[in-house]
Amino acid sequence: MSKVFKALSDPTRRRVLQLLRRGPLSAGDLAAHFDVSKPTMSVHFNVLKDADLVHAEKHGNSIVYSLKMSVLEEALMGFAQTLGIQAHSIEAASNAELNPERPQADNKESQS
Amino acid sequence: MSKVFKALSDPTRRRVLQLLRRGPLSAGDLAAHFDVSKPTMSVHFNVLKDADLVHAEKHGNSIVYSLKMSVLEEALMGFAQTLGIQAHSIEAASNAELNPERPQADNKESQS
DNA sequence: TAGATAGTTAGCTAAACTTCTAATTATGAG
DNA sequence: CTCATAATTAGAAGTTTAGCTAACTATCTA
Repeated sequence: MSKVFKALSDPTRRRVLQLLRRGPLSAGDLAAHFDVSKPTMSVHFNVLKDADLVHAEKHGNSIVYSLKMSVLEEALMGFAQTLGIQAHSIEAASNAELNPERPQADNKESQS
Repeated sequence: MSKVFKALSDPTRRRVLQLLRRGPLSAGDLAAHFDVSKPTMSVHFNVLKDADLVHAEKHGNSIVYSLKMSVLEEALMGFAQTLGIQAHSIEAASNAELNPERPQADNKESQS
């Protein structure tokens, strides 16, 4: 969970997560939205991957990233709860619908 | 808002916010919960103050910190919303009741 | 006034973070 | 096989961060 908040501390990475909200995107497509070099973006992707916030999948020549909404939601809402912010997420099925091929279900709480 | 997430990226600072959840505490009382020097804690308090997450008030010899729940909630829930996590906070009056002398209402969105 | 207590400021170090360019790996197409 | 494309790894520079000790300021108390 510490890794998640560290990952969220950078504006570029938060932006990446928002872009992935609509569905999976390749590293290149994501990078096109930012004014930094591709290697720099690659580092950001690794931070997000290390925090288990995104899933990476090789698709031919490129790498497609997708958001692990459940992990993000758990971290955000979990922390909110420790503060008495009784948030009640109604995240709905919007995500499952937009990412039909990415069930992102096998996530089993595995960070430090 | 970037300052808020930066502030939240450190475990010690997140812990401080949780301790303040129950009500205001002095710098010393807070510092007693951690295994770091007082100057180090002082820096953490400044980061939290700079992010507008806490309010500091001098009370005689000591400085009493209190949580600005509204700011924290707005950042957390605001970001959650940009991700489609339609969270619906029912933070209730618990805070107002525990901190009767700290209305913490005059917060007007003033960070970079 | 003198001493004790609460915090901060100053100055420093070590580690981590962000970013870059250049070089490398891996895949797809001609 | 060779070239182009997508992305990564490697290495380096500059900045930020977290932590410390020592010294200072401010307040309370005897």
